[in-house]
Amino acid sequence: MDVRLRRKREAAAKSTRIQEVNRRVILDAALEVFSAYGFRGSTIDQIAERAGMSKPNLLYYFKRKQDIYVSVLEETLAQWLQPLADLDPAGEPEAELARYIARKLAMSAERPEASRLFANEILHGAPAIQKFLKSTLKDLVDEKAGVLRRWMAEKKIAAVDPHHLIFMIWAATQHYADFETQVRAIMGPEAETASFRMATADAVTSLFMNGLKPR
Amino acid sequence: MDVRLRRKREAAAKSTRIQEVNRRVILDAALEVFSAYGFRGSTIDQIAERAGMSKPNLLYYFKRKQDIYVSVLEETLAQWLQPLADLDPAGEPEAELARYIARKLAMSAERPEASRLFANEILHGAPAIQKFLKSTLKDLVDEKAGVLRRWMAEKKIAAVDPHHLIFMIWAATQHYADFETQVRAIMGPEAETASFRMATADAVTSLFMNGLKPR
DNA sequence: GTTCCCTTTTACCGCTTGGTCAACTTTCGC
DNA sequence: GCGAAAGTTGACCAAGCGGTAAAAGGGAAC
Repeated sequence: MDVRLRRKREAAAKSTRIQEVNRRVILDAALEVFSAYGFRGSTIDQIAERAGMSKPNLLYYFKRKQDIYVSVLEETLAQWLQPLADLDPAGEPEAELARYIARKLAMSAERPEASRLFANEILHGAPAIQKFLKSTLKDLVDEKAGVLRRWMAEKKIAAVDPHHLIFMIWAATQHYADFETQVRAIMGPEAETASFRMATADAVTSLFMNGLKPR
Repeated sequence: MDVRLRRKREAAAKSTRIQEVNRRVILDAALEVFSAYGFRGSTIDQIAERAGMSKPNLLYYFKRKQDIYVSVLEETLAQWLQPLADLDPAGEPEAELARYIARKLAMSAERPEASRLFANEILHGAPAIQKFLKSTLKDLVDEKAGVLRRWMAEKKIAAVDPHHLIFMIWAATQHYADFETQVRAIMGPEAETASFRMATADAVTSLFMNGLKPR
C-alpha cells in the first residue's frame, strides 16, 4: 500500500480526536454567540474568545464564518425536529399530541438558544436553510399533517387544518424561548422558576387539548 | 419681540414641512431595512438608498443609526398594541376575543415588517425597549389579564392562566408574520393568497374559541 | 438682489471585522 | 530522539461601515 496514503489515514484517525474536541467547542460557542446576536451581529473574535482560542486557530477548523454558522444550524436542526418525527401514527391521538407539546416546551426551556438561532434565521428569510425547509421539513410536516388529518376524520380530535395546527403548536411552544425577554419583562423574575414552567405547560396543554377535544 | 427669535419660529414652521416629509420617508425605509436585516445587519447606506438620499443627508435628520432605529420602533409599538388596548372590558367575552385575534392576524398579514422588527428586537434581548416592556407593556398586559380573569370567574370563558392566554394569542398570530418564510416553504406559493389567509384565520380562531368555550 | 438659514453633497477619517500569511510549537508515528 | 504533519498564533491587510467636516446649493423674508 502507498505509504503516503497510509500516513494520511492514520493521521486523519488520530487528529480526528483533537479536531472533534475543538469542533465541538467551537460549535457550542458559536451557538451561544449566533443565537444572541444573529449572524451579522456576531464576530469571529467573539466566538473564538468563548471557545478559548485565537481567531486564526478557529479559522483553521472552519474556513469561513458562514461555515460555522451553517454547521451549527444543521446540527441543531435535527434535534429540533425530533419530537415531531417521533409523533406516532399508531399512538393514541390526544396522548400523542400532549406528549408532543410537552416535549417542545421542554426543549424551549432547556435549549432556548437553539430556538432563537432558528427564529433569527427564518426571520431574516432563511438564506442558509431555504432548501432544507422546502424539502426535508416540508416532507416531514406534510407527512404528520396526514396523520393528524386521519385522526380528525376518525373523530379522535377536533377538525382544524392540520398544517395550521402544527404551526400553532410551534408558535406557542417556541414563543417562550424566542420571546423570553418579553415574557420575563411582563412576568418578572418569577418567569425563571420551575413553577412558572409548570404553569406554562398547564396553560398551553389545556388550551390545545380543550380546543382539540372531539365534539 | 426679538427678531432672531421670530425668524427662528417662522423657519421652524416652514422647515417642518420638508423635515416631516423626509423623516417620514426615512422611517419608512428604515422599517423595511431593519426588519429585513436586523439592527447590526442593516447599514445607513442601505436605508439612505431606499429613502432616495445620501448618507450624510440622512444623518442630517437622525444623528445616529440608533436614533433611526429607536424612532421607528417607538412609532410602530403604539400601533402594534392598539388591538389589545381596545379589548373592551364591557364587551361580550367571546366576541371580544375573536375580534382581538382577527385584528392581530390582520396586522400580521398587512404589516409583517413591523412584526418582524419587534421579533428581532426582543429575540436579541430588547436592548432598546427594555424599559417600555417593563412599564407600559407590562401595565397594559396586567390590566387586560385582569379583565380575562374576571371573565373566567364569571364562567364566560374557560379558565386558563390569562397571561399565558395572551402570550399564546401573540405567538399564534405573529407567527404568520415572523415565520412567513417557513410557512411559505411548507405551504408553497398558495401561502400568499387571500384564501390561505382566510383559512389561517379560521384555524386560529376556531382552535382558540373551542379551547376557551366555557365548560 | 441680498441675506440668512436650512438642506444637500463631496471628500474623508478611523475603527471594526473577515480573512490571510508566515513562522512557531506541539504531537505522534517510527 | 527525529522528522513530518498537525495545530497554533501574532502581525497584518483590505473592505465595509458609522460618522464628521466643510463647503456648495436653494429658497424665503426683507
